[in-house]
Amino acid sequence: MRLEILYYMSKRTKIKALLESEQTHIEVTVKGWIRTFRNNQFIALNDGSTNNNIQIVVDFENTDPTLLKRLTTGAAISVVGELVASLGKGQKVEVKASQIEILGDSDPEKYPLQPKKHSLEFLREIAHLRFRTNTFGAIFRVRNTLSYAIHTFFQDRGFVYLHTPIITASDAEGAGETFHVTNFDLVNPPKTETGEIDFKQDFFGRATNLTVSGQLEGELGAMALSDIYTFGPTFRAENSNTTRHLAEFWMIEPEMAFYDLVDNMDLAEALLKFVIKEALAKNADDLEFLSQRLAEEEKQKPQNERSDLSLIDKLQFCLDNDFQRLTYTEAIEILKESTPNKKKKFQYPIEGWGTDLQSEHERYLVEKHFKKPVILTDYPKQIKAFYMRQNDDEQTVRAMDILFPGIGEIVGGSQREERLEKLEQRMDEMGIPKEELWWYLDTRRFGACPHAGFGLGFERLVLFVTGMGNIRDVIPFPRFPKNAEF
RNA sequence: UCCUGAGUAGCUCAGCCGGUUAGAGCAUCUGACUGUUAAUCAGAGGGUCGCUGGUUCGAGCCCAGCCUCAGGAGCCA
Repeated sequence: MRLEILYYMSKRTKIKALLESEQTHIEVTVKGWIRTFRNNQFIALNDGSTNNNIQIVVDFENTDPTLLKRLTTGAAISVVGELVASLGKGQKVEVKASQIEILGDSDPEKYPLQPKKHSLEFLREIAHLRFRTNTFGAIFRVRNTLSYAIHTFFQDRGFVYLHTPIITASDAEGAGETFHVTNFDLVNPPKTETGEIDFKQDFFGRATNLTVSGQLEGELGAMALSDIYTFGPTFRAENSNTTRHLAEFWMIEPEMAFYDLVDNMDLAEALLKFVIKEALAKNADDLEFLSQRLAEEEKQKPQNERSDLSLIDKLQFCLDNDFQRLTYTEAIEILKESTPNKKKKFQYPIEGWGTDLQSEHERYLVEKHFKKPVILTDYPKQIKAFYMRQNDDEQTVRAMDILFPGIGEIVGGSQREERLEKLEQRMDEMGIPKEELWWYLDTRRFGACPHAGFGLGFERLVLFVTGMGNIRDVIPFPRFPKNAEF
């Protein structure tokens, strides 16, 4: 990157470019927010372009004292000065300021972010300012890389990015509680003669809600475009209070015609590896910082709970190893024979075939037994959704869940049931109203073909790559029960 | 929603068996120092002890209800 060009285009040079500059003794303009002002002489300035700060050297003896007093943590400033090799240790280059302008003051008595350690809980309460910390700066730059990498991955493979609706009328997908969308006066909504709320008079002429999944619409697209993916917000009104659930989250849902379950797994594994690789390549500084942050945090934990791999090693390990693939039935066998099960260490002992695995079981498989990402397939049909393709054993369906260490389920997908009779039979059994999904069933009536897809929880991916522990810290403004501030 | 724990200065926390004027570190302010890396040294200011009610001569501490937060579970991505 040539600094002159950047300077011309934006009237300032971003700190990332300055720190990478091979040239010195050039005049530069740099703008950003003060992190600390040390020794009445050294400003650590950050503009979010990188995790690293640039050091601004102030000639305090020849600077107006009232200006010096306004160089406080959090203030926005513009600096003109010479980029020089640093005289001190700790940085290669620094800017010898010739002109400093305060763009925005920051009252140090009131500004909540002071140069000290703050807890993640506190920062969550000031989510509007937490971008200005090293940790959150790194997280959101990594999030950006992952987001872009997902598009790159699919675009390179000829997938069509399809915008499925945010507002939907079907409440039939069984993916969880929905948020209602209405124009009614909630105090006095129109009623029918029988006293029920009359949705015929509502904006859409029927009851509507925010989407819980774009999959069904995604399948419609795939039945003509071959390969599509969605990447958009998803809403679940579950009263979930955990480190892995949000009421508003982003999900990637590819849907591929002529794919079977193995193709589906191959694609999901390739996608995860690609985006992790991109993050390692493009956010080395950020991940190094997050890796150290995690190491510090792990020091607080008892020895046996600590991870033996650093964050970066963990990500690299993911790239270097194939995910372990096995069926639900095989997993049950392993769990049955496992030490914690025999020693009755599981809160929910493995009793037999047919029930869903508990978190502790998934963790055992991923973190203790295989020690790598695991793909479980062919679950019992009674614990999975109606649209999954039924196996010949009449007991299981072509489902696959990808389980990651520390996160649990990061991907859930399946080969879809393309046979009309089988699908209708399953919908009847599960009480899914066929009339409402007439358009979905039409794809099985006209040119049905084998196809498959999955849903990847974007925040869970960001959680894994950044090594953070709470999903509320990897989305800018988390929505969860009792919280929609900002 | 359930289980467990927590809520005391701007932040992180201590506060004994219920007893006089509620403490520390960091941050902030003032002064000193001036090539510092979360600078350092000295000093100062800063409190509705989550809210409501109760027990008691007396409550930060005990009891009840509520609110909020964290961790775990369920629901799932």
